[in-house]
Amino acid sequence: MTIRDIHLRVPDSCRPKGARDHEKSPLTESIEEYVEGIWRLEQVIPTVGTGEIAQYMGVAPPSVTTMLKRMAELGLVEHIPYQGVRCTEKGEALALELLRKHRLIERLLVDFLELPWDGVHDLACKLEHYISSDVADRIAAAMGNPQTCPHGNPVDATRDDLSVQLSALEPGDRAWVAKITDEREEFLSYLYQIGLIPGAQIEAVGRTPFGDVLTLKVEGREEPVAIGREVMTSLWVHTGRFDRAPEGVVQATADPRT
Amino acid sequence: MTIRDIHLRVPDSCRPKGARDHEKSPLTESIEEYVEGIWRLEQVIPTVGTGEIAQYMGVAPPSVTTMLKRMAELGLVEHIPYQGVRCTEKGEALALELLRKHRLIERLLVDFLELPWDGVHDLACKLEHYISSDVADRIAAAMGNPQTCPHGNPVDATRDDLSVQLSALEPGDRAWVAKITDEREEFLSYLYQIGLIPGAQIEAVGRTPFGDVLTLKVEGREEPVAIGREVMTSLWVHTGRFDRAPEGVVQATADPRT
DNA sequence: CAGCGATTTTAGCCTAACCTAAAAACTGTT
DNA sequence: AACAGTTTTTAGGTTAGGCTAAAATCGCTG
Ligand SMILES: [Mn+2]
Ligand SMILES: [Mn+2]
Ligand SMILES: [Mn+2]
Ligand SMILES: [Mn+2]
Repeated sequence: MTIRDIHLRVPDSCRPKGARDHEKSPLTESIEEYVEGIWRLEQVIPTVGTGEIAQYMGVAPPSVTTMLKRMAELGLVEHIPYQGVRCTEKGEALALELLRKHRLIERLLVDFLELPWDGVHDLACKLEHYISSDVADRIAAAMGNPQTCPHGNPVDATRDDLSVQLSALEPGDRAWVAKITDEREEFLSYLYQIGLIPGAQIEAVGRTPFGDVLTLKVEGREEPVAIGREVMTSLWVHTGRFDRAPEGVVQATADPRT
Repeated sequence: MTIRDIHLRVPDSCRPKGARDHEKSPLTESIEEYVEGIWRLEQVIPTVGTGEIAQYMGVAPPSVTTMLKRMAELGLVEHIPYQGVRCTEKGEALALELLRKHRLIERLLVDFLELPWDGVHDLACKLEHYISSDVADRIAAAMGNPQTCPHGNPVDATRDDLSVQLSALEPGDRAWVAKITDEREEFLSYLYQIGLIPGAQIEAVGRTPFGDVLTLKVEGREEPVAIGREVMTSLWVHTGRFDRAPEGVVQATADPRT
């Protein structure tokens, strides 16, 4: 009875990085995070450059340049030096799959494990790199095929979405909260506190001259709240002025945790 | 409306390793895996040396030496060069917490997400490093505070356990499967196939002269199965000869997934 | 108690990521 | 068209965690 008979060994998938013989997947967590970030940036700015990526990733610009080279070699992005970068089809597919995993994980964490609505984004951002698509499918099935994350963002990021930014509202408009695109914990905490969660019914009651402050009534709350630019651009709503609720939209509930 | 207003940024906890300014937790996945491995080895062999760890981790011995130095500095192990290594209290506490997370995650994966019983070990081994103790607590609560992983190993590894190796059985003994300590996928697949899962009732019916092959009847199966040394040492059972079932033991079910 | 095989450590190297400082390239203005 | 400011890239360095080859130590046997 020697140690060999015990078959006590770490799984290959958990052997330390750098072990020469098990480099099956060349896609590291870092690379995935870059691809996801680049794709997200593409959705909001016309051309994505080294600088924006550096800011997004919280690293110095030279680190981005190096990484872009690696990613271009892997066929995830096209990079024209000094010009900018764009996801290839392959890169986009990876980004979309990561987004899907991220949002499904958030559902599991909030709805099943009852972790706080405003605190799951960071954990999901980590775990999204370590589950297979099959596991994501199982989460989707177990949670009843949710269409959005707990903050309203779509599991399938290619789906059209007719929501508009809160800043589009005029006094008198009624709408309901569709999604929140800034998922920083402190930001979400604040929104939770004032009741601005997906599904909440709101009514714009007033607006300052240059549109910098919007006053809202939130369903079930007495006091109207004053909304600044920051919330106005990160919070998206559905309003009868433009459309009917698209299918799959989160229905109004007092608490998204239930 | 510049990019700064979007607040699109990767969470600090997901920034790439190596970014100079966010080294809060010096405990890497690698270090955790080593600590866990060393503790596990301590349970089955008298003294743990560089060689055993190298085998367990699937790396070369010099890599272990380097790592042991780092771990000793962190106060996780005591290392006497050329002699061997032992977990400190701090190291043991970390190992036990990792084991707890691992086994709770397996429960979630098998019982809630319905992933295959024999395929979750590797994934749990990865995820165990990325969830906090609070999240582990939430999993425990959501799953009804399970006492063991789906393979029968205790969530609280300090708990005494009166099970014995299958090799202790004599012809005529009846027992039930308590736990399986070798969690390699192929090994578990085989056991699942022949019905040797935690809770299964068995009866030893015969034994070859030197004890190398044990013949068993498994509840609900017609054909007896022949068991070799490998299974005999990795499969532990409870038998009326020694004790009553300790509290918290998995009760017999036909399928541990249900 | 000397010698030899096995184990462990040291020495020196590699890769993925990061960093800072300096050079190069782009862009908009005179 | 030249220059200045900004952005990006190159150059050179660090760290964690691997690796191989060589040196050191251990433990056993003659
Ligand atoms: Mn992520
Ligand atoms: Mn979300
Ligand atoms: Mn692990
Ligand atoms: Mn298990």
